[in-house]
Amino acid sequence: MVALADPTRRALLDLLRHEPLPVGELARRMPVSRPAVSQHLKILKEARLVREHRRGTRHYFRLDPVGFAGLREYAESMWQEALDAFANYVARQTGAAKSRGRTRPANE
Amino acid sequence: MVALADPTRRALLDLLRHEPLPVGELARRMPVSRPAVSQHLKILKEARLVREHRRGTRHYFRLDPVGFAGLREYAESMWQEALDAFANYVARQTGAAKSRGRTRPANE
DNA sequence: GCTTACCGTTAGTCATGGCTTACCATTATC
DNA sequence: GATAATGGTAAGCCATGACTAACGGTAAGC
Repeated sequence: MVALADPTRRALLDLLRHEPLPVGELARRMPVSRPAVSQHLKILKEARLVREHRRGTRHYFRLDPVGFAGLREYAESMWQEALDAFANYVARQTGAAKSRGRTRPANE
Repeated sequence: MVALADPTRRALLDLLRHEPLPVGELARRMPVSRPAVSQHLKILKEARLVREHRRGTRHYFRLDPVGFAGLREYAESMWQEALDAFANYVARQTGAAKSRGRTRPANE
C-alpha cells in the first residue's frame, strides 16, 4: 500500500495501463531521472503491481494483476464494512425510535 | 491514497471496522500518543475514509464508504487493465505463432 | 462558576524516503 | 574484442512526515 502512496509511482502505473514499456521510455516521459524511475519500478515490482520481462538490454515493465487483486480485496472489504456499519446505524436508529416512541432520531 | 500509506492509519481503520470509537479509546488501543491519533484521524477524514460525529465531549469516528468507494474503483480499474493486457499478450502470442508458423513463442 | 474530562493545534525533533550524480554490469553491434 | 546502448546500484543531499510535549478550547458535573 505504501507503494501506491507516491505520485510518481502512480504516474508510472498510468503509463503502463495499455502497453509494456522499457525503463528508458518511461524515464523519457517522466520529469525525473532514469535512476529514479528504476528505484520506483523496484518498489512497484516488490509490491507485485508490476512485472518485468527482459528483451535484450531492454527491461520491459507491465502491470501485474496480483498486487491489484490484493488492493481490490482490501478496498472491497473495507467498503462493505463501512456500508454495513451505516446500515446497522440506520436500523438501530429506526428500531430505537419505535421502541422508545420517538418520531425523530436525536442528534447522533 | 497517501492516507493509506501509513501503518498506524491502517491500524486505526482496522479498529474502526466494526464499531465507531472515540479518540481517547483509539489512542488507548494504539502504541502512540493521543495527539498522534488526532493528526492521523484528520488526514483520514480529509481523505473521506472516516467520518466524525460528536456526542458531548467525545468525538466518535467510523468508516466512511465514500473514500473506500474511490479506492475500490481505482483498484478495480487497474486490475482489469492488467488482466486485459495479459489477455492481449496471450492472444498476440498464439496469433503470431499461427501466422508466422511458429510452434513456440520466442522468449518475450 | 470551577473543576474535570476529552480533544485539537502548535512547535520542535528525528527518521524516512525520493532525487541526482557517479559508477558498474550486461547485451547487442561492428 | 572494442564500442555503444540500456539499465541497476551506491552515496549523499534535502524535503517531507510521524511523533511527543505543551498549550488552549469546549462540554459535562458538582
